[in-house]
Amino acid sequence: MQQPTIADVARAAGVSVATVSRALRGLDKVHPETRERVVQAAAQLDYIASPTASGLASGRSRLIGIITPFMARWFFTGIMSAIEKTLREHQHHILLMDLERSETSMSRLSLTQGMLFKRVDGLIVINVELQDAERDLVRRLGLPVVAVGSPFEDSPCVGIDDIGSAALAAEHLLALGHRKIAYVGRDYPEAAPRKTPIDRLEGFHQAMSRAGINTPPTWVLDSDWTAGDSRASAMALLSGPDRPTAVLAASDEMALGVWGAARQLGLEVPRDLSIVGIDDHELAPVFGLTTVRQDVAAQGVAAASTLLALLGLYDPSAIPDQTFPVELVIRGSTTAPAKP
Amino acid sequence: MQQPTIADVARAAGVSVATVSRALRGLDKVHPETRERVVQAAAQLDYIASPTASGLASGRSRLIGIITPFMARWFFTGIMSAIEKTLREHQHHILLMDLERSETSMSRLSLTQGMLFKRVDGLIVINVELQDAERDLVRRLGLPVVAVGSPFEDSPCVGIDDIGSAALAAEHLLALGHRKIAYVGRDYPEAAPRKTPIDRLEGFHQAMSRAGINTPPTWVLDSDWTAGDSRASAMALLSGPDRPTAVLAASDEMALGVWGAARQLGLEVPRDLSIVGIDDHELAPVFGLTTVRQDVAAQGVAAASTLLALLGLYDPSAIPDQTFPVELVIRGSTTAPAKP
DNA sequence: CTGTTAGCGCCTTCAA
DNA sequence: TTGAAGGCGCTAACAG
Repeated sequence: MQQPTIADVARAAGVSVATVSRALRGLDKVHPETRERVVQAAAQLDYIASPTASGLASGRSRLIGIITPFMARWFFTGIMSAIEKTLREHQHHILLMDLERSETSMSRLSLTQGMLFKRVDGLIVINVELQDAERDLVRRLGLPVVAVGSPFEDSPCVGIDDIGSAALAAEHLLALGHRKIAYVGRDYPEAAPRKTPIDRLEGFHQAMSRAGINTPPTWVLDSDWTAGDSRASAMALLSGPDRPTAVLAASDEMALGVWGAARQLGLEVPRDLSIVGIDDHELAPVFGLTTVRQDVAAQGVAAASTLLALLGLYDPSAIPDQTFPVELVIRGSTTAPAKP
Repeated sequence: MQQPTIADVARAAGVSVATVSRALRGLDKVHPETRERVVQAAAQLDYIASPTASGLASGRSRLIGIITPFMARWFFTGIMSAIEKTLREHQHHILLMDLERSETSMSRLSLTQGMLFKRVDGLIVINVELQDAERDLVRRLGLPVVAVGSPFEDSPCVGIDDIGSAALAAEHLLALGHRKIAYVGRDYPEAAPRKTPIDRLEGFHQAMSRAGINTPPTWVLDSDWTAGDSRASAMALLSGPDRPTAVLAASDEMALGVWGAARQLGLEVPRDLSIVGIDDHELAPVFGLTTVRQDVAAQGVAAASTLLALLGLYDPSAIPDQTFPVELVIRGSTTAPAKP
């Protein structure tokens, strides 16, 4: 059977197509009784407006592009899920654009006009710094943008205080009496600059210098933010002669990587090494990892709501805060350093 | 500046809009010289066909719906990333539909006509069993479907041999000499039935009964397949008087949950407890978890290619196999049981 | 409050 | 091989 069109509904309800369109979209200037009749008819016919047709006529696709450098990360999947649910409540859908390039993890794909033009109504940019050409493109297309983690021009940006988070973690270790603290999570020099890695390292440095401690450069480890890579870096660090008594990892995934290295070297956590992460990954409580918790779902809801507001579909006064609090969660992976 | 339309290109190339349309879509029956002229003109104008307009006219949205019960799982993000890249190479995009309902993890949202009608050209259904109403809807809409993990009617289905994978893991433990083996990963009775959990449990049972071993029902643990939940179940199991010497978890995430429980109880892996998982999660090598590896990216490519073939956009003879091999990866988390 | 009437930008017969 | 013209189904003025 053929799907019904707006004309079928109009006929069934005894009104014009324009009235059907207004009634179904909840516009005012429709008599309640008329609206009721239209809604009934539409329901009975199982009518749904064609998204392509209304998209062409209205110029809105009801699609939001999500830009991310790679999707297989804890932070991304969590925020994505929240964004998707929030947008769907407002009849919007998500177009995923994973900029990861499989061959070389350092470079990434570019946004193209073909991906965006007339295809999405807005963009949520997660943890990527857009290149010049991409910025121009987005500006030329006039797309509203909400940034997450890394700011985009003067678009609204949701995230946490990365500097403060890392400082909080460092201060926890310092308070326990650690002085020999290493850091894992500086981006590789070849990688595109991202605000989160930069800020967290900065927070670490700030806390350390406030405590009057000078961290040797060899104790700041580069990582691509995967568990496997940080494990490799940590292996080198921990098997050396002069070991730190504690490691601050810029993410829980990296923290677990360090933990794996310690384990392989026969070091026991926290007896021989304290480890603290940032995020509160689902495996953090499982292994008793001390961490700085952030609420990813809340950030997703905020990002989505803000974008809807930019599109004029959401009450701007109801937009939640853009900077989210974090919280130190002390579990078993940190303790005072052994007395020498 | 206004974006150029097909008419602008036609004017610039000195041909009709129909010819531009044909030339740009690579249809035959266009003189190579003409095509060249059109392509030049389009490039110079930075012309991109409006997806909504061509969608309305052609009836194809170039959008593929991805249905999943929840997206924050290792398997899902991995396959998703591969699907997205494969589809994008063919100018198709992904519409994510996460059926997870936050309040109660047991029930899930339903697919609705509003989500699908005229919005997607096809569906990739990942690890969900569709309900009757949803099946009817999909059939009525005439959407081609590719299933992953759990079959959908007689649509193509990609996946691994779940029975064989679990049996492989069990046989590894049996070969090491274990007799007291517990299993984690049976779905909760309230959950919608899913093929993967059922088959893996079946594989475990088959291997055990082939070895002539009778597993007590209390050694088969229910789990929602998260690390946290399986850790809780494992805590109860491992703190009891009669402990198994080994645990087979139906996924690596659950295996790590069991590991966390063991750790908390002061049991050492593998000395006091052998643990084997299935998947080869990114943390498996980090912790030295023995597991049965599956190639998730390959499955994603296969699912996407198969769907493109169903849409007539891909050479059917180039479709990869649908059942993927698995491989036992022995690391340090399994060893022979301690002699009593 | 409701109906009429142009488009929105492209695809696709049908003729030439 | 190319062009002309009629939709695709809906929205948005503009009238009434």
